[in-house]
Amino acid sequence: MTPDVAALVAMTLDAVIVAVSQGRPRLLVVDEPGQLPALPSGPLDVERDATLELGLRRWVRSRTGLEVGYVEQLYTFGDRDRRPDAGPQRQVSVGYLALVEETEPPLDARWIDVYALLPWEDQRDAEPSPEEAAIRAALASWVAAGPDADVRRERAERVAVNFGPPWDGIRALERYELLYGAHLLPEWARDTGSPPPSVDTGIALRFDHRRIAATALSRLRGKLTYRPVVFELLPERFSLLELQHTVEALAGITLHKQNFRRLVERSGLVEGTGQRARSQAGRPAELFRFRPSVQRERPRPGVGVPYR
Amino acid sequence: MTPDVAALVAMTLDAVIVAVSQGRPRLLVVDEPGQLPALPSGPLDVERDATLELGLRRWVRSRTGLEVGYVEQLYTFGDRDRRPDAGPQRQVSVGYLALVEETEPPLDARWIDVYALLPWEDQRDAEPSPEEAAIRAALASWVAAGPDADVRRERAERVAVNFGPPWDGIRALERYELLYGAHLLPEWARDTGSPPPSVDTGIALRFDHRRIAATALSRLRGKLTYRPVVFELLPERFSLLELQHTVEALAGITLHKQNFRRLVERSGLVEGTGQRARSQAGRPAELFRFRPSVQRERPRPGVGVPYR
DNA sequence: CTGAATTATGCTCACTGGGAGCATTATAGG
DNA sequence: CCTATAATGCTCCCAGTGAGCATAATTCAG
Repeated sequence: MTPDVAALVAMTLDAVIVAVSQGRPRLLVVDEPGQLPALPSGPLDVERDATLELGLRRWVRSRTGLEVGYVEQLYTFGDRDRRPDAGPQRQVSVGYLALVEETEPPLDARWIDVYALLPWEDQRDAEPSPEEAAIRAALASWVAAGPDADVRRERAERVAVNFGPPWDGIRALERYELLYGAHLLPEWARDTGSPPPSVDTGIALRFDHRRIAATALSRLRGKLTYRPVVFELLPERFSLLELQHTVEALAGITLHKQNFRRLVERSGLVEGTGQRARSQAGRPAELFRFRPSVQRERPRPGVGVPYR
Repeated sequence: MTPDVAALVAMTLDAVIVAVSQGRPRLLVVDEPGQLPALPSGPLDVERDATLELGLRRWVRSRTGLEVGYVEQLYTFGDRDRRPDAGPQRQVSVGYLALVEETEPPLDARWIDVYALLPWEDQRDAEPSPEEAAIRAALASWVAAGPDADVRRERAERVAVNFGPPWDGIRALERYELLYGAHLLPEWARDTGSPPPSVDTGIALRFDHRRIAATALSRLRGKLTYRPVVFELLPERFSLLELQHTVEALAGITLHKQNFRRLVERSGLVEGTGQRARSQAGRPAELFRFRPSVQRERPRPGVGVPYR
């Protein structure tokens, strides 16, 4: 039972590099003529890279000039059909999540709105967007089109659990997979050679990269609640409203302003600097900074997002 | 920036197969003469296994006869030195967590107490065990032995955060890595050719398998709080005390009995069956069963473990 | 200079969920 | 019948959190 045999596979490291600006979460994609956008992706240098993460950092630096701060391994994708273009060799991708303060779009790459990829994940508006309404309608048809009562019940169940209420932001990946399984995504059509679906489900990426992006969003939303990762996306000093907008952008929901302030101040997550923000309209806000020692005081310091 | 190059690596699938019996969490290991125990590990069948998870299920079934229920990908380990025995080819392991009801130890394998591997992770006793006390003392020496004040402060910080109070069960992996970095584990000695440490830090496994086990424990403890995974480890019907003991075994802490009952009943996680447990001493307990529809009602149904 | 608009900040009130412990019930074994 | 043991029921208290009102400190239009 010991690994007398190991499979030889082709491995790449794919990065979901996330930033938040103007209240929108964004991720880095690269374009190639005549192709869908793709996540930045690079090889491991088997000789030089002592660890996978170092390999990721190395090629992200060399190809985009970005020095990423927070990096976390996401998931390893190795389905047989994930790269139908690539012949019989199994193509394995180790996906990583990286967080950066937004900078100029680096070489060859551009920032793209996460909710342009996954429009149904933005629940910040009271009313669902037209796209989301259409997707929900298409899901309802899919439920109704089940061949028998059992299948219909099971489909209804899955839609109810994943699309709420209550809305669970962390289920982003499951929602993506449900839409795939309901044949509502162009990726499904591409993978099976079927005609494309009629609903608009946002911008698709190449290969399974949109799925990787959904994985990243799920993970990031989860992490938010128990580790102080938001601060990786913010400048050293920020107002509480900037912090709140960043959290809201990632979580995809809106929060109560006064309560957010109370939560974040009383939890010891931040401390005031005495400085004031350059004021535009209204009372100028105090600038805060992250308070790292919170990690000594509270076991799981995060911004408790009330997914209801 | 697209993967024009992918690295060729040797990949295995390693499984942390967990069960709970007699109030102790256990995992499956395999022995080979003259070697430390190892996690069961097998290759991907590049042609037949459509997905990595199916590959794992296939070889676990064929080698151990176990049909695992819940399976979840844990992490991908690809450090250069993780398999110093294996030559220049990079050895990548995709670790999986699998949960089963405990059965007879299957072919060639045996169950081993998780806390025999990670003794400091069991915080159920009011008093720390002798091993744990020794480990804490060794950590204190390591802090004090830092070359300068900055290093000592940073070490003290890490020890304080990870070994509490407050105790955070989810930091099992970080604690393992801290002990490794403090040169208190035989794995470190083995990897660096140093003399073995003098403290007893529990049973080591081959390669980086104890680290993979620590990863599994961290993940499982986290999952417990927001997904109803405990029930994968229990029979169809169980008393609330059995449920509580299973949770406690995994979480490594004890819980207040009446409050646990209240939590688990009021949350809709279980429902009574009207049946009574075969009684030994004391009032016979009612048998409960998992109530799957809880997932439709509550976004993140789990057993909220109060790591303080 | 004044008032409206805008944003930050302070505070209260009600509710809920969880921590702790006391009380009662149902069984086995003598 | 009495005691030990475990299950179950219930209360009290407190911290956290959802909701909203009130006040402070600015900018900007007139």
